Amino acid sequence: MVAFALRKAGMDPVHAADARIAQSAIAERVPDMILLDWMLPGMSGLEYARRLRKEDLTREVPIIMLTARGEETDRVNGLDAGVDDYVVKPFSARELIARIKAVMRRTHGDEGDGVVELGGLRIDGAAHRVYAGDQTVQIGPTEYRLLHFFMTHAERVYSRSQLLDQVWGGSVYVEERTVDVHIRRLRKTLEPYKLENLVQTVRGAGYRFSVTP
Amino acid sequence: MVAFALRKAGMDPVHAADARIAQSAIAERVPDMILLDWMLPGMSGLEYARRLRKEDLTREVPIIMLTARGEETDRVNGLDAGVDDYVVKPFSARELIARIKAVMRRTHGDEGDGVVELGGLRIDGAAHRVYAGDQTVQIGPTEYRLLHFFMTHAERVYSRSQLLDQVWGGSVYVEERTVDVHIRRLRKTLEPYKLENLVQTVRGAGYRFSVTP
DNA sequence: CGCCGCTGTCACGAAAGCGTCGCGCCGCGG
DNA sequence: CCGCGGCGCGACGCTTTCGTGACAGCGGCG
Repeated sequence: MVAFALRKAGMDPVHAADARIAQSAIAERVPDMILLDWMLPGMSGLEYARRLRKEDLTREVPIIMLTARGEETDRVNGLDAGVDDYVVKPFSARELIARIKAVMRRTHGDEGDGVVELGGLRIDGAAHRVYAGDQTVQIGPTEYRLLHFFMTHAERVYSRSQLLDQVWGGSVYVEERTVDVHIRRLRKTLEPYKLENLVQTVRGAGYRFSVTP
Repeated sequence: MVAFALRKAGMDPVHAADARIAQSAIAERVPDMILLDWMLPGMSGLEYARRLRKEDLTREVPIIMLTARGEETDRVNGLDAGVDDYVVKPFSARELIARIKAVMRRTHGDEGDGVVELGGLRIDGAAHRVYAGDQTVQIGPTEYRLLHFFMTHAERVYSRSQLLDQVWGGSVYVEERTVDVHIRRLRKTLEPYKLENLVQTVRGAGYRFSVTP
């Protein structure tokens, strides 16, 4: 019924009966967003959401969960798991579509593929790899995302809040100072290549990636 | 109860019992965001949200609505009215605060961007950077704001109290003479570039940023 | 089950700004 | 020429902000 409504709204839904089927469908083509029922055969929808957030392929894909009444109290857990929004059953087709559009609007930013080169640093989005000159840089997942965001948005200050929104995702709640730590870790990984001053702190404002010191 | 929770989270809530009281409170000081109950005495919260969206003063202020269960079906109307998010009662303080922060992060984006160039000085709001010719100028946060204000309001005298209002913000009380000190500091940072006479003293009136000495 | 990489949070210390004070100079009116 | 208010400026505590090491939790993997 939901699929029918979405199709009527000009979307192209793919239906999966359980997590396993969903996985193979995603492997075939990564969707623009995922509509996930709270209750799944075999595992909880929340658990599956966490798994989707962990895998590189689906990390950026927004998730809307369908919950029945009385399950809302667990919502915080869902927000922690990186779920972008909720729709509570029973819902109208109109409401669902409005929510989907809102989430798409919010998250449909930039692509992770492509190659960016800047300041002696090269990042290959498709290969998920970073090069300093001709040697590859060993880097963790979060630092990678942070660096990638910085390199695609260079010469511009971002507050800790904005970085949390852009790099961590809009619906995960961590301390702002956590950004500092990852900045530090990013600088540390760039240090062997003498590139740590690409990441600059702007006192009272946030951080900036810039070629000029 | 909500106000208490917010205050504990370091926020500064102002409570209003109905739309009329809210209006006068807003007239006094425009809030950073508005938490709006679905049901209001006299008019629906939704209706009031629409009104807030229509007035210039509150158009940019994000709104979060508090709804009870069973009202979710009308949610679509809320999204249409320009409401930024919903919190469904009952909610935990943590959830509410998380939502507020998320909305603030999302909407509190742009301000003071753009590039201004004047008198051999260039200020890049996005990068939060100041250039004198082609070299970058090292500058502190307050001096930056002061300079930014001056460059966007050049050739005009501002009294100390006006500068305090515009640069420091209307809700902090500091000595007027403090302005002198920051003017001095601003001049000092411009001195190496021989640009210190852009900031001029108007005896008995205040200060002025001007290209002509 | 233990090891390991990664993450988020905390606590501590250093550094940078910030606001205030006080002194002295300067311009202006008497 | 003198007095006085206005302003420049160096100095000094105090607060805020940031860097950084440490640590516990959590999965993943052997």
